[in-house]
Amino acid sequence: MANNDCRANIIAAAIPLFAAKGLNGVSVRELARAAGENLSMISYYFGGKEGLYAAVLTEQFAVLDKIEEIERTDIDTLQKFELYVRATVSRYRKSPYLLRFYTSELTNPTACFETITKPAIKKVVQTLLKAFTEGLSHEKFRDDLDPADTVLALAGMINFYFLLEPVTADVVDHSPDRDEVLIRHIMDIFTRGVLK
Amino acid sequence: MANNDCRANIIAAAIPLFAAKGLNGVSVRELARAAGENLSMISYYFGGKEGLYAAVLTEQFAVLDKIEEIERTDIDTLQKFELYVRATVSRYRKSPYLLRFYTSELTNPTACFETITKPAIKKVVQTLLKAFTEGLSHEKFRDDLDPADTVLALAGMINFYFLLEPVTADVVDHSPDRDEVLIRHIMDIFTRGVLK
DNA sequence: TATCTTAAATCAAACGTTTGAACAGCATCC
DNA sequence: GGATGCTGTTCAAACGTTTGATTTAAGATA
Repeated sequence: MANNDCRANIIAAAIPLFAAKGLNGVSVRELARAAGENLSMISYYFGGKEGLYAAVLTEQFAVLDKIEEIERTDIDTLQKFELYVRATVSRYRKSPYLLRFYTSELTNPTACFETITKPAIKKVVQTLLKAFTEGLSHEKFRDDLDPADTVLALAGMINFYFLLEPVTADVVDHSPDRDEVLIRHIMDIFTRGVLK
Repeated sequence: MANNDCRANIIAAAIPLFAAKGLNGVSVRELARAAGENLSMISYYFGGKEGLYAAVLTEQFAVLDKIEEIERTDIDTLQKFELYVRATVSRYRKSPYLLRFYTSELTNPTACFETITKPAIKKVVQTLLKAFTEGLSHEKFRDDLDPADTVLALAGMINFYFLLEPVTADVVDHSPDRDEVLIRHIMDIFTRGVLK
């Protein structure tokens, strides 16, 4: 019953619920019950269920903005890609629901897709593209590779690993202890693929 | 009028609707209206909305069973992986909603996940794993690579390309004309990564 | 006759949203 | 200082609508 805990409580409770069941899979009553707050607080603070979903999505995707730092960092181009992979893994570890919102919006887009999801993902892709063309101009990378295909391949390797966790959990060890091995593994394949 | 058109009509209309909005995003009334069939037919033929969803999912994932052919084919191990990539692209071209069901079930699993989705995907992963260990025994592949990480990386490259289409459509040409280039590109990176 | 299809009606349950009353804290004013 | 109005917050209750499912009775098909 504390003062403005209410708003934060609702968001905190909504994150795992929306992540697991999607926007249409959760009812406002379920959200309110999980938050331990009154039903009408959702309309009061967020203007309704969709507003709450938008707030959750914005909060989740806020971390993606840090990708810009890669552009400003003065390191070897190839290391920028490693930095991206590392940042991606670390993001998924810190906010374990991010990938769910990410792919859920991609496959079953809501009203938030154009305004929140698409710009957030696009910024990541464009940052990677910029890094690749930089590597090209330094004549470090093969010039017969399509830039977009290449960076999407890298992004696919790391993201798909986490996306398939529900299926591969009993075949692959997904514990954070193995993250370093995974990162080196992916960077190994990628490096051999793009270097001259 | 015609005999079993009704059942087929309902399934055909349900595929794009379920794919776009998910199980909870569509109502039985919307499904019946889109199929041009009576509301009661959904309960009659499928026992309800979830039964229809299960039928749609089963039909969509039926194509994935063809992956087994890769094991029986007597070709070079590396070509088996190319066959997989080709088959994946061709599948997504022929049934453009498959990937949606695929990832929607991964991120927002329904009751069908354990019974339908998980076994279907698992079979693909295990087939790829078998092909990799085969390549290992022939001493064609590097033996310092983790088999699971490697095949997941390949699957990630090709699947993520299609998954991100809604975001990258204005940056990347996703037309089937470019499929051959994409396949060669991914196989190029993969080959350099795994060969001794 | 037996199977299939239709339209309409009905059901309880759940849906998202709104309401009006209550309550706190905090200025303001006589 | 005590009454007053104001603002932001919380609440239980109810709003009207839609949900998925079922049933009915009539018609079509083969």
